Amino acid sequence: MTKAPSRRGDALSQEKIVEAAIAILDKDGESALTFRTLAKHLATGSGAIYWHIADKTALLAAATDHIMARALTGAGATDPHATIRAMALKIFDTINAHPWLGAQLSGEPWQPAAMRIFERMGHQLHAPGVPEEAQFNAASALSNYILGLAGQYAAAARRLPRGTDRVAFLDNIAAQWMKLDPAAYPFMRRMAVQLPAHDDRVQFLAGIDLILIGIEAAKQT
Amino acid sequence: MTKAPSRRGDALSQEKIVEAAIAILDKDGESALTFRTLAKHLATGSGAIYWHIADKTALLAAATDHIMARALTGAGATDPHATIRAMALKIFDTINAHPWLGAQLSGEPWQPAAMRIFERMGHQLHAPGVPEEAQFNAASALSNYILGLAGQYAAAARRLPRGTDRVAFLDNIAAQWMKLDPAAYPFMRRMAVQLPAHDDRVQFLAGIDLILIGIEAAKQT
DNA sequence: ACCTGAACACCGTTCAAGT
DNA sequence: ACCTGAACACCGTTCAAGT
Repeated sequence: MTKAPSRRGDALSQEKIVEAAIAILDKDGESALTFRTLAKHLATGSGAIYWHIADKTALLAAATDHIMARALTGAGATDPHATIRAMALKIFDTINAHPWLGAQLSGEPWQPAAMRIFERMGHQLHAPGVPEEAQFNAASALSNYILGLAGQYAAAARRLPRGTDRVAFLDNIAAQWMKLDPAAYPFMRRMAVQLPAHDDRVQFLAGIDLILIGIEAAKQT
Repeated sequence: MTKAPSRRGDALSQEKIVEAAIAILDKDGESALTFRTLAKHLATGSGAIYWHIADKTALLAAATDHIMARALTGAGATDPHATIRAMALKIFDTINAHPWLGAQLSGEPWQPAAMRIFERMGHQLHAPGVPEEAQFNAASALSNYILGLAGQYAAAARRLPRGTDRVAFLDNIAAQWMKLDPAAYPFMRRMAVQLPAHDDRVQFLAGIDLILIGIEAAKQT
């Protein structure tokens, strides 16, 4: 937490390590982030990194938090539901820009980045009439849903070779769905038709809206 | 897909490898599953396993599918929503019994096990009045939510050392939440009071219900 | 206090060699 | 066709040694 001031501007620091890690992750994906390559990028020895950061888990958590903290600042609308929708979309876009974030968020829900999401969602749900338990449940539902999407996205990014055409990619998946056993997978075969034209972002938001509608309806009871 | 019939009952097979893998995963967790330990359990060489299964990813997927296929058979109630709730709880309980499933489901949503969940959810949503797009969105929302929970659970299992008392564990987390900065985390600090007494399973089902209510309400529009 | 880089203890995967 | 197990190419992490 405390930072010793360093004389030389080119000295190693948590900040610099995290930024280099993000650069590698963004460019070549999660599997490319190695203490050896990271050390090379920073022109230092691999052991030096351990003086500034505990281990790889901490490094990934710091990188995730570094980006999510920026993504979640501001973005406040007037009414709570609009704010929740705006935040959800912001998270979606951020994961889209940094696909490796998906695995981090869904796989380590107790790191600060995920906690921030939970807090912000819950904060918007804090209305006079709503019992605490309902708030807890609603915030959990929204977080689970968003973190679930994060996982899906991470998997998609892993699957999608860099630079592949998105439309071709979806066509490909739709074709695979069509090859499924009609008796066992009627629903997915029906949805395969819609898949290539569907918009992930819109569908994601539709899910948020379902939950928000549910929250609203539950209040009336 | 095709299996060559083997003479000797003690011969290696996909089935036997998968079952041994599940035994290791259940007993000692994901990090304990190694081709070396697996080979030792099966009294064979580590290379032999590759004759029956492509790689570790395929092994984990096969193990996940092996358990989820059993978990999802039957379990049909009369009306769709009751069936969805029953399925969701069944999935919850299965992940609870095999925590390593969580990481698999949330991290690899295109493996057969996750597709099965999506299919079954969608199948229940297939009602005359509902447009295809709404069905797609609803099934996605439910799947995302369930897979999101799976990730949370996997993380919890990783965090919870084997044999730790559950109540003490939740107390511990609540205490950590209370240590958060009151200005930045008011919601989580408020929820910390509820955390030790709260029931994961009930809360999970409450989220499913929010989505189901949302789906129902959206139909009326 | 901070950095170096060889060394350690692992991995998943391959493959020549066996039966 | 199936199995063996040494070997390969990696990892994250540690630590004596430097400055």
